[in-house]
Amino acid sequence: MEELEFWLLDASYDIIDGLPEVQLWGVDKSGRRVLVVDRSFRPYFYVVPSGDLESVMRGLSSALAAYGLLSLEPVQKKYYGKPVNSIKVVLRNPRSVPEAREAAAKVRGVGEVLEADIRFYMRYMVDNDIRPSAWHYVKVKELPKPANLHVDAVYMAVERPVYVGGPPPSLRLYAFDIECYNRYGEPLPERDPVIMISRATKEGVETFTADSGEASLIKEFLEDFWSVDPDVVLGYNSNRFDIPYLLKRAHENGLKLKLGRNSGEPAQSVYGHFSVVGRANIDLYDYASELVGVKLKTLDAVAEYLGLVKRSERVLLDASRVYEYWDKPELRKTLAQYSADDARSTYLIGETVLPFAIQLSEVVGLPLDQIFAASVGNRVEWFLMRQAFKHGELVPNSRERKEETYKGAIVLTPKPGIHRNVAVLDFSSMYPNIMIKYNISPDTYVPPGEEVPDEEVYVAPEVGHRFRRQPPGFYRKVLEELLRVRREIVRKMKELPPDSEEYRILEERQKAVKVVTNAVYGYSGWAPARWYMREVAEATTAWGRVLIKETIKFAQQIGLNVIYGDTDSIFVYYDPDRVQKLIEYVEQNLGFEIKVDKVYTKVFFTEAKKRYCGLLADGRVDIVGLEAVRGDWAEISKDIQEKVVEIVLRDEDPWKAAEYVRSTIADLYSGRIPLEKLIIWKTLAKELDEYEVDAPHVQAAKLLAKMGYRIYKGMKIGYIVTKEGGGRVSERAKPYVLVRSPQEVDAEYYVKHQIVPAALRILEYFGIREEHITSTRRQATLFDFFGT
DNA sequence: GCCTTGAAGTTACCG
DNA sequence: ACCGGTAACTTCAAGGCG
Repeated sequence: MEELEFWLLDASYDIIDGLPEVQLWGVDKSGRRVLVVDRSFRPYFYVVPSGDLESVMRGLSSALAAYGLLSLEPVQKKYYGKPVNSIKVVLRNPRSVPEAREAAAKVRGVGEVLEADIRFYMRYMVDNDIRPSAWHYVKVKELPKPANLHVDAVYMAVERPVYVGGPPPSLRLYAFDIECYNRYGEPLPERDPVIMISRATKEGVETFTADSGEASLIKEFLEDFWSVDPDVVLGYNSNRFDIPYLLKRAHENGLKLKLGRNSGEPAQSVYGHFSVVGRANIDLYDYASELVGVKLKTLDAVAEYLGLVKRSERVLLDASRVYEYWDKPELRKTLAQYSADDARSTYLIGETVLPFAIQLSEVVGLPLDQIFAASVGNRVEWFLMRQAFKHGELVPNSRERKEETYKGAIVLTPKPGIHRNVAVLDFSSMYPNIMIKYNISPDTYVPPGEEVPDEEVYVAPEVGHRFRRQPPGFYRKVLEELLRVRREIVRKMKELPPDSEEYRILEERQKAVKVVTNAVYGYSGWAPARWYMREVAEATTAWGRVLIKETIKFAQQIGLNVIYGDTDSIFVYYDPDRVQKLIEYVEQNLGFEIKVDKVYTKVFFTEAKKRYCGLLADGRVDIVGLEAVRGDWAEISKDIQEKVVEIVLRDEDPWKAAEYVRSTIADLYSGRIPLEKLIIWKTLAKELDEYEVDAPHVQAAKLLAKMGYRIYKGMKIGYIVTKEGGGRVSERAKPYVLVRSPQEVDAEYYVKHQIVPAALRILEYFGIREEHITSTRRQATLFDFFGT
């Protein structure tokens, strides 16, 4: 018997002689890649009887005999906080769980079948507090290594592994990107070969080409892949494109795309991702889709945004013309460099983001390869499921529900104009703290019919929902734990030098804990959630509204002028003494923490809510909600608005800004604005045929579809409004790739509907009107005057 | 038949 | 595929006017 410490990279299971074997793939302390198997765990689910326990046991016993029933064990659990006698149904094989679940549900006296939809390796990890992306200690016996398993050693767990924590080991990263022949439009894997594959590792970038045929390219790639034997496989849009494409092409060439440490191919798995057994396959596009700072999430834009690869320092080419670069021998080198740059960017993004992914994976409990692929709701849910297990709570089933709406937060109407020296006060974790304070939870909710003494419940304002004060509800326990853990991490960080490895890990960890904490309220009002309850979400926002109103009331009482507020923040003139008084009042009388989040030396509002701009104490310009920070306005309008904001805030000279707008409009009319700055990007939020109105981007997408492009939901459509086509904007909207010259552009549209609105959004307040920025240039006017 | 107006459809933001 | 609140665009049909 030996002792082993390993860092869990991936989990899977297999059936050996009709019995399941959990497989934990990892890295040990000496950097060996290891597999720890555990054959001692069996799949199970719970039955909650509505009738007599004994007779349900008998019924289950006969109904499940055919499904490899191993045991029926009465167990005490809690369901929505109430003790229930339930039956743990243990089976031989995870694959029979779905059928056994159906059979169990039909047994007379069975109320509910619970936790029958939890994947076997997840069940194993939850029950044993084994966490992905974390170190574990385990007593093992070494096993002979089967030929198909590519690890340094295989061990049989003698006991269950124990979570121990610690910094992650050094992992081998392998980023890759493929290029496909696309002479006939979108490359089709049935038709078009892969022509290049680039990969980037710590060692550098390499590009393989199909000069000697596609089969040899794929073989070369496989050989390289195995020579690196990576722990983390990185791609950009790889789950939707590169991997399925490569798989298909490998098969067309009679090859197997053996990438897994179990010699298996990538397999379609949960949340639309491909799993590569024994490794973490991460599609960084999933991460990028959550990056709010980048609007158009191309690989090069994301790499630049993260400060990794400047677009000016890499090869960029029109992806639809990849085939030309392949067909023309003199251009192949450029294509190779493009491909290499993509792989390198992917590698660098992966390297940058991995520390956060690792922490989120450990905190939430989802394997590293699933953590970005899973939605926010699913991440919260997996965290909750682990917590439920710890508290002996049964996990409610997911089910379809109709969506119910409810009232949300309050947004104040701002006081228009430039305000000086303004402090923004924010409630710290407002919703989590409300849920904790009033014990808001599905298991503490008291439905209208139920009689409970008034002093035993909290009653939500406006909506009247009641929640028991005691015992602590599930959400309260979970949120208190999350807040406690985060405080603890932040406390530890303060004792460390900010440039230390440990500090950086903790920084990522506190971020991970924070995102989970902040998502719990939203989760509670998400109809598909297992722990959904409209009343919970509704009561939370109701208390939030009262809280912010009371805060505003007191602020005004002590003479603090409230300029604006949204949900959990208020903007006031920064009078430090009064602000301090307000902070103390909120803490002592309302029981919540409020902090000065930022201070604007100047902040500008129009009448509109959720849109403003300001100058921060450090000199930075902050733009919130306005066109300049939106992804669906042409770059030209955003640039102009940004400039206008800067001039108005820094120089306080709106007429100077107006002059700037006027000169840029002149540039547009004379064709001096590059076409890229005129592209308007909009997401196709539905399938093309589901649209009721032909909006400009829908029309543009239809044109693309006609040309043979694959159009899909979620796609960003970039269009330019041209002169030719008809009266409606949509009739003149052309996919940007079809617009070749500034002559085609409808400059008037851009002036009237893009530049003027964006500029006037700010300038109108100062008395500047459309004619002031669109009239002919001053020189021309003077010329006209003297010339006639 | 043309123009105005407001509702509906649509997207992306804020916190 | 976490929530509701919000602004702002374009389309589209109804209504007013002549």
